[in-house]
Amino acid sequence: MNVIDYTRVDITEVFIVTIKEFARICGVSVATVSRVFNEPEKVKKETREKILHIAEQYNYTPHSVAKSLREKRTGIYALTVMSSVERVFEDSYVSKFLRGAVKYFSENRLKLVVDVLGNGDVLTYYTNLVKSRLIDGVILMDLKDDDVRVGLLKSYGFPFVCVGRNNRNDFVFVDSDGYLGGRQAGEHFLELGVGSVIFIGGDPSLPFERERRKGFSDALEGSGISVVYEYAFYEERNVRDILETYAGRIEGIFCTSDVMAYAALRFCERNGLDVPIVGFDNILLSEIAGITTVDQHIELVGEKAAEKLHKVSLGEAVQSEIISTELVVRSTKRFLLKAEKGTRVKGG
Amino acid sequence: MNVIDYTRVDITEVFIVTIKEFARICGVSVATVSRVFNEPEKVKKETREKILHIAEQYNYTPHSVAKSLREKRTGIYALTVMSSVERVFEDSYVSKFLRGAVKYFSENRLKLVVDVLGNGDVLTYYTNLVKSRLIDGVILMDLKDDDVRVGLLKSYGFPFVCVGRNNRNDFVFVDSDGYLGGRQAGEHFLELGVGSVIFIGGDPSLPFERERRKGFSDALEGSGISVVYEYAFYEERNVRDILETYAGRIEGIFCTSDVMAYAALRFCERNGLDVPIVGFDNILLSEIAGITTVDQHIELVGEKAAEKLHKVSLGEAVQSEIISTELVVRSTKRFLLKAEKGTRVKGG
DNA sequence: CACAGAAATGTAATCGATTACATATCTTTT
DNA sequence: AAAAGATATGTAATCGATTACATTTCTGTG
Repeated sequence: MNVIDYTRVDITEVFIVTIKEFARICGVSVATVSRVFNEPEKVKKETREKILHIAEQYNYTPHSVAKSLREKRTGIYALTVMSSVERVFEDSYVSKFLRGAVKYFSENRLKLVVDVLGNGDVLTYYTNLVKSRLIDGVILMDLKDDDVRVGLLKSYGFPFVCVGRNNRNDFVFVDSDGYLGGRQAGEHFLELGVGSVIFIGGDPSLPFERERRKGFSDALEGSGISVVYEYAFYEERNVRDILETYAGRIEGIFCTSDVMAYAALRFCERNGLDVPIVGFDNILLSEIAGITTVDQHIELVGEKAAEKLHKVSLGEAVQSEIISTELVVRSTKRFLLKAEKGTRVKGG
Repeated sequence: MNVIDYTRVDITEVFIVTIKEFARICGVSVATVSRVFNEPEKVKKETREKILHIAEQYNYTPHSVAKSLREKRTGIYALTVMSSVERVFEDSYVSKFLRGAVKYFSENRLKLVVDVLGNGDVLTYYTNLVKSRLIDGVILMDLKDDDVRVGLLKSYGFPFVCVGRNNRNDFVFVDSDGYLGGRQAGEHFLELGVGSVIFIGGDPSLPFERERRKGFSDALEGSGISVVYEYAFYEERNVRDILETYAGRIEGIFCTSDVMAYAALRFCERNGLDVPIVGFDNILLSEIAGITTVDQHIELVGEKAAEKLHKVSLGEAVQSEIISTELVVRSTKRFLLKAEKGTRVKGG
């Protein structure tokens, strides 16, 4: 036998060896080497330990591309962001989501490819993605009603999970609970004991905007608190205009995004108004400005989406999931104190 | 010959075919099919068009893993972020950088893998990355002095570029010009015609903090403007404490981060001070709060880093590059107007 | 000790592309 | 019309792993 004295090998090799060469060095066949890494129990203890020891010196790592070709699985997943999304990764939603997803993939020695895509060739893009066989599964964001990607991926039997819901939901998804978020905001005003509030939404045509509004109005239903509903389409100017109209007549402001809530805060400060404000998203801005807000736990959404995609691609049965939101109370604390001292609102 | 009537094929196939099957369908050999996609000029026009036509119907896409194995190149690059970086992707630097890098890779049909890594096993991690042969090159961020990764990658001859510089700079890097940024901030105060300014830095041990300070002091050198230097380590509380000490004695504030600049703004507002403030980074916060700031064009840094890495991995000679910063004038406009009406500072 | 069955290891096919080299076909020239 | 040269196409080796199947070695039993 041509076994080398492996106890003498003590330099970590910079050269990259193939399984064939490595097997020769170890004095065994390629099958045995492969087994050591994939089904170690099938290899005699001594042989296994010898090979592992030499592997450590030579830092032998299987060629992952060859492995992938043979195993028909790469361990690579993809997240494609539409370039139409404003600010793409700077957007707090995408970056928080990414953080969670990358966390899962990294911890499980899987890889996540991040890509942007213009509007035109969505179908070609996904068809190529599927047919290239580089990717084990994809995460779909910015879901549209009757999203064409869903049908395409289903027809290929290609693993995917969605972030958010649409009009069909005939797929695995992870979403945060916009309805609950709206409720929490509403209940917060109940506790504060205010008499009238304004709801300032973003784009009323978006599903999650409808959810938030529904939760908010349900929470205030029958409380006696009067509510008006307006939409500012995420524009600071619009927030100002709206508040200009209602100033003096409202005792609480709920904005469905922190950026709008910040605009409201500035408006109030400039006009000497002392009105509690609740935002949505919990981005750095609201943290620094000390605005009470609804946190969607998007990082957790990302982590869950990654985990579910992984399982789907492994053929496991997977349930959709809705992540609870959480109210982060900040500036409005002072109003809370005030309200506790004062009288409770009827029906609260 | 066994050529099918390809004009009749009009369903986009959902089945995935190998080059072998596809070649049989086209009635040619695999070599010819491969050439059509890789060296089309070597295939007779008619044959080529026929094959491309059938390829369109069948949506034939070469198996990228098999291709990679043969070509010893995957077209996949990696960006590994240390998990020690606060807020990881939410951090504006990382997310802006990512946006630029992904833009380049996506436009060039390349892929970017994003990964996070704890502190412990940096060398093992990179050794595996190199030896797995999945990745064509890496971007190094959060560069440390005498960074061990540089030596490791060099010894393997593995393609990489760095974002930022360190004490050696014996590698290809892309960085933004912190010195220029500091200068621009300084020159802005010169134009405003203030008599005394305060420099509030972050962590003085960081190379880019030193650069910014140097640029700032050089700009003000000999202008007669008095400058004091303090460090707040990015903490709002520290900014407040520092300003508490100097309030009344300063006519301008330069903070080396927008978060600190925002803290300064709040302090001034609360204390009724009307002092021009310049920040650094141009994140959403400074945009919304209307703070004048130095934009590092990090997105461009990301795009350049991606491009250079691509070229390095192709064996091309590549130069390092320093990206110019730009002053984005916002709130301080009113001070500018004031200064223009008033007298100019001596030596300005 | 011989033999059956289990355990360990080895041999060779396979994954799906690219491409060097071989061969076939078409032009051009004499 | 044959030869030479150019153009087009085909055959088979190769990239580096995994694994079904074959073979060898070990263990326990009658």
